[in-house]
Amino acid sequence: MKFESLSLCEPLLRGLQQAGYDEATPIQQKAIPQVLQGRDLVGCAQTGTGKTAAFALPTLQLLMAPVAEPTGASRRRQRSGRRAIRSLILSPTRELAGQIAESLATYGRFTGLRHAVIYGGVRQGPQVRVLDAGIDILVATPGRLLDLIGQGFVDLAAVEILILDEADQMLDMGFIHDLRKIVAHVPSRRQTLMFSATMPPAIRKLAGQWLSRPFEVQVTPIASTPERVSQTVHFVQRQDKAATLTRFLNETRRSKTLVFSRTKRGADKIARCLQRDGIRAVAIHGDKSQAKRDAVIREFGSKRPPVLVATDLAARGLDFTDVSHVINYDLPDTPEVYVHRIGRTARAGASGQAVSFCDSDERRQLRMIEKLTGQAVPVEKLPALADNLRSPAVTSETGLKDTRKKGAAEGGRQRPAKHRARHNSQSSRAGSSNSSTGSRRRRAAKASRSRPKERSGVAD
DNA sequence: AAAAAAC
Repeated sequence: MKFESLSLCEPLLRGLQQAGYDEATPIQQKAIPQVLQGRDLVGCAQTGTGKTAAFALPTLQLLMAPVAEPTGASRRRQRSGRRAIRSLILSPTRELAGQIAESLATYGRFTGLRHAVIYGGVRQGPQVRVLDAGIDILVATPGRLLDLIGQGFVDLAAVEILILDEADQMLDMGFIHDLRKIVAHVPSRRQTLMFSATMPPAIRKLAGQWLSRPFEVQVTPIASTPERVSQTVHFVQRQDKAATLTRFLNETRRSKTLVFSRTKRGADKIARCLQRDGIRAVAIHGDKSQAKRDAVIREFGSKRPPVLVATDLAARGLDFTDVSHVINYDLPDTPEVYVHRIGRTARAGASGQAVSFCDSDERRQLRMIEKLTGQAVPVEKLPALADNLRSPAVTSETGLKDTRKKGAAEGGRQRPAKHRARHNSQSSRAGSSNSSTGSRRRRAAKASRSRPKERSGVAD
């Protein structure tokens, strides 16, 4: 179905056309008419299927529509002589907020509507100036928004449409307190939209209090993964993960590669290991300055992108083009995160590979992932790490070709012997060795860091 | 227990 048949107005169609978009995805086909009718909505669809446009397009259109009878909002706008914020879009990360704002700029180019994006880590002055100039749509992360509300720079009293992107995360424990405070500033008579690829039942139930008679769009079973991601799991001992990663990267034909770490310290460490092994790599996580984060994201989008090692900061929503491999160096503790992580590849119809390292302490996480996605993750052994008596590598069930270069282990870069993998065919069984050096080093590193404590009053 | 998110 084409965008033309969704009764979108001419300026939006022009914006879409100029951006090269023509066909509406299933989530867009189903959500847009409902949003245009003013209904609350919960939209669940697989990663990379255009959820942002599914809320951005109808929101822009609703805000453009001339109002016959002046509403409170438009009266307020007339009286003050400037625009009021009529739609608020909340995002769990700064980078995703920025990306949503970019989409609004693209689709809304010919609408005459204005938007702004606000988040922490950058000077607030420029943000305040844009707010003062008057905007129709505000994209924000919770912390900075509350900060600016508190300082009296943001008035949400005219908000007509509230949108939670990555809604299940916004409603989860880390964000729910801030979210409640924010929603208290938004009129209760409003339209509320929630979008995510995952929506755990408990969270969905919680969401009910902010929704009235919501229309539910479920394009595919909740938490289903894109068919075009071929998934495999490698059983590996924890102490062999770094060597395994280096070898995998050296022996795999790949384009952009994203490696996920469970911790910030781990992300730094993995990036350092890769650099030491001669692989260009950069890390991104919440302890880096925003300037650094921006630079890293830019680099990853460049012609010669380094391997990006990230925390779950980059798990959701970010639309990197041409990611061929997502590697779960650590398995996430919540299975939903797995679905989002591997969704950074195989976007907009492309294909991709997701490779997960699973050590003996991560079997439970793997089981949870398989339960959530309703499919077993095929086990694959890395030939380079197994002894030479082992049978050849299993080809994934999707029939995708094994792209590893044969014999690359011998020809490729080798790390010093002490780092070399000690793997044999037994290594896929649960290992019992538990390295205490790792945790000791971690504690030492923690002690030497002298960062200010978490903000007060939110200790759990 | 960790990550994200304000100064």
